[in-house]
Amino acid sequence: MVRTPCCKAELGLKKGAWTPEEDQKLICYLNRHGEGGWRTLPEKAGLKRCGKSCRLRWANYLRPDIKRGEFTEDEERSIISLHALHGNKWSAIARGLPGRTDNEIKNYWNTHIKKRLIRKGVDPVTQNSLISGRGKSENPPGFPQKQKVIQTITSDDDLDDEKVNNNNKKSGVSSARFLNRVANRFGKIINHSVLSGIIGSGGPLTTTTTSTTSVTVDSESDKSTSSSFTPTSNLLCQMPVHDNGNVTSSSSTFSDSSVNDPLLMYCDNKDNMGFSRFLSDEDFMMLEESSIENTEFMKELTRFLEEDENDVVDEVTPVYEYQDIFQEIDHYFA
DNA sequence: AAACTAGTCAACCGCTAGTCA
DNA sequence: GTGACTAGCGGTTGACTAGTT
Repeated sequence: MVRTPCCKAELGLKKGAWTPEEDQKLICYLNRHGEGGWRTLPEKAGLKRCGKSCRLRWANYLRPDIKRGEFTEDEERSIISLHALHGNKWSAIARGLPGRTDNEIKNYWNTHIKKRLIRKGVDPVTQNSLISGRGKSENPPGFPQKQKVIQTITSDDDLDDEKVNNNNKKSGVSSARFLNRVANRFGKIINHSVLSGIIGSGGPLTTTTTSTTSVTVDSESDKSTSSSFTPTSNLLCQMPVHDNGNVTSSSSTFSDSSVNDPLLMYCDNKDNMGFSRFLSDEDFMMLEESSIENTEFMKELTRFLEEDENDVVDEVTPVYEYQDIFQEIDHYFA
């Protein structure tokens, strides 16, 4: 197939920075006729630009819904989380940050975040530790350094490396880490309501002062699922309390106040049982109906929680005392 | 004050996927 | 099925600015 050039090779097509007059022409035309027809637009709008250039100018700078100015801390955290999930899929990342363009995010990543990663000893491409021996042993198969990186970078930026490292060690199975792991591991395949439900239930774990709110489960399809679905937390909250009806929290990992948390109870269980064991048939059917991947999700989550269970924790704080930390995450899904 | 360097970011380029005749 | 065309994406470039020597 012979590809025709994007722009006619005629002389006179302008390149480089746009003038206010050109911007005005483009805005006027698009306000009147709407987007589309980029190839013929320049001629109709009286611009000596190629259509591609017009589209880019509009998409990146002239669109009325574009947010300008510096990135907020939350936006930065979102970028990092989404980048961990999508890699250099800037458009996908941009979808998670309303008002920001892929180009802007890409630039911000390359000029700010990437440098910070390197400064903190993290490979910006693989997001593995650049410091030998720091990455491998800490991460279970299929769950690489990335998640820790997210936490490291999204923690207080001014923390020195030592402090950051200490936090990583200390936080152990923090709530944010747990959520990061779950979100990034399953974000692509599960009904976001499921995750929100888990978030809503508080999760099994602990949190620290430097925890992030950056967990961002993505993809439009994830958001499109039914509102009638009962979140996992609700289902779990309805489930019977352990086999013998006694709820105990024998593990030193969890605080006493954790006993009412279904996921915690699950984690506390040493029998390696799956999630389905905690659900009534009806509830489980609801789960299955709500997401095609739910069964697989539950298996994975089961395995996942087992991994977390093996982690060492120095400090314990009941998760549901930090509900507000997760509200933003839920808000993201709203 | 001039030259140089580094950082930033708007814009461009090349490519691909999707659509339609 | 094929080819032309369009829109969009990600990587790269280069102009501009600020800081340093």
